[in-house]
Amino acid sequence: MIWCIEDDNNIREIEVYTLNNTGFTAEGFCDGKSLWAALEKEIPELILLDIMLPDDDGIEILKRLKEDDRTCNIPVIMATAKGEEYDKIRGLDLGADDYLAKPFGMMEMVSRVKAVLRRYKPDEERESIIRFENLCLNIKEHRVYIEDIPVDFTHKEFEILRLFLNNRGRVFSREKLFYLVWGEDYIGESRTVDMHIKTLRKKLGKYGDYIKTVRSVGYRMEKQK
Amino acid sequence: MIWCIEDDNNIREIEVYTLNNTGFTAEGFCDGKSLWAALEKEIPELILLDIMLPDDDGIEILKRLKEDDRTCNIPVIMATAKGEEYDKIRGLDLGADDYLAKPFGMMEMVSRVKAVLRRYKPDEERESIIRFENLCLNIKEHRVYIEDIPVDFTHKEFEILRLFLNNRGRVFSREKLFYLVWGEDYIGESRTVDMHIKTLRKKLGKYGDYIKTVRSVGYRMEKQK
DNA sequence: TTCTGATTTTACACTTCTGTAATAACCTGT
DNA sequence: ACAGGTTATTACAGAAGTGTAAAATCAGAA
Repeated sequence: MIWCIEDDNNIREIEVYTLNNTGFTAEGFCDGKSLWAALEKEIPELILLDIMLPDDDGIEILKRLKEDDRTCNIPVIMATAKGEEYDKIRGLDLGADDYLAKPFGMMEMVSRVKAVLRRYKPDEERESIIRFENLCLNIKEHRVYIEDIPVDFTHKEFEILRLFLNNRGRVFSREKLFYLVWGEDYIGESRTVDMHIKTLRKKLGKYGDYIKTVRSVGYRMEKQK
Repeated sequence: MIWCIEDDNNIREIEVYTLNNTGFTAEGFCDGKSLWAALEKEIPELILLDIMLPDDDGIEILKRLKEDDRTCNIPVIMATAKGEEYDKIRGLDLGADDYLAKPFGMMEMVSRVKAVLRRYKPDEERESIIRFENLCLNIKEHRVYIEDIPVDFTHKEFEILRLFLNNRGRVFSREKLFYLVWGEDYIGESRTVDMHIKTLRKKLGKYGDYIKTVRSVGYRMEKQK
């Protein structure tokens, strides 16, 4: 989620529109007040912040963002109104992650956003979360979030789920599944898999229904409903 | 407390006046002599230092400040009299934290002061103290405060806690943890890590409960309750 | 050196997870 | 509806993993 703080309606709308059409989710705010209100509920991934704003100006907003532990890690791109201000603002070094001098093209904006996000989120972190709708398997935390609520999974459950999520739509025979989760040299009953599937389905709640039984073949996790 | 060293009475007074009206506490000194006298008793947060002064000139003062352990960490903003001097002074790189070319507006002065303080404090204070609710790990003091009460931690305990606090929510396998804290490879059967986790949990009191065991994986410190 | 406190190891109790078997429920084609 | 095959569910014993006390060892200060 990317937030654009910009008082000019035209500019803000085109920013939001462009971002929403480039694979991001964006939302616009016209002033500091609405930004602070929204921050109570959600923390965006990145903020695109105009310097000239009606109430707090952008610099004050940036300052406040950087002061609060909850918000100080949100990357910020500052947009300056005039070319002249550019160097001055940069010189101040208020902790913005990048700067855009107006007027800027939308493609430039997008590539700056991408660059900042790339810098911010190390690959390993992005790759360590597997998502499926609102089901998140966080490998670093070794934890599953179901509708944002953390749920503890045992190691085996976790591994089976990981296998399913990494191979959505694919059927796994009990043998194959055993081989992949338990390891090549493990010998056990194929009924054991049924057992784990059962607990997995239970813990997954509504997402449990996505694990389908493929009669006389094995199990599959559906790609979609 | 910000100190302004400036021989011109008008300028000095307006600087002090402005700072006192922008949320700072400021005091003025007209020469090096009075500065050194005052430094005997107090260390300011920041010094705004004019280059042209009657006795010692600003450059000499800056050098002396940087030589003494007691004063070398005070951030200094240099004010240059003439535009031409600006680059020259910067080029010398005597360790000033920022530069102001006269004539400068008071608003510019204030934002430079703020910027320098912000840049300074994070490094020195914010980053040397890791907080988690009312649990503070003070790296400089190598000490932990639990609900503001200092508690002695052994080195290993301290390092494990630091690792956890710097990576909240993340699971560490015993191997990884051992490698990161001990710097050696972990020997499989050893209960050493468990042992330290036990004492850590105990010493942390109620915060000990945030250290969760992730069965067959390792340990994790929860992000929240 | 001796002493002290930190660290590691050991051994075992304890907890939690997992595999299995037995049984119930289910599906599918006749 | 029934038979035959497949899957779901349950309960529990055993395995695996963890917590803890106490003893042994180590390292640095006096």
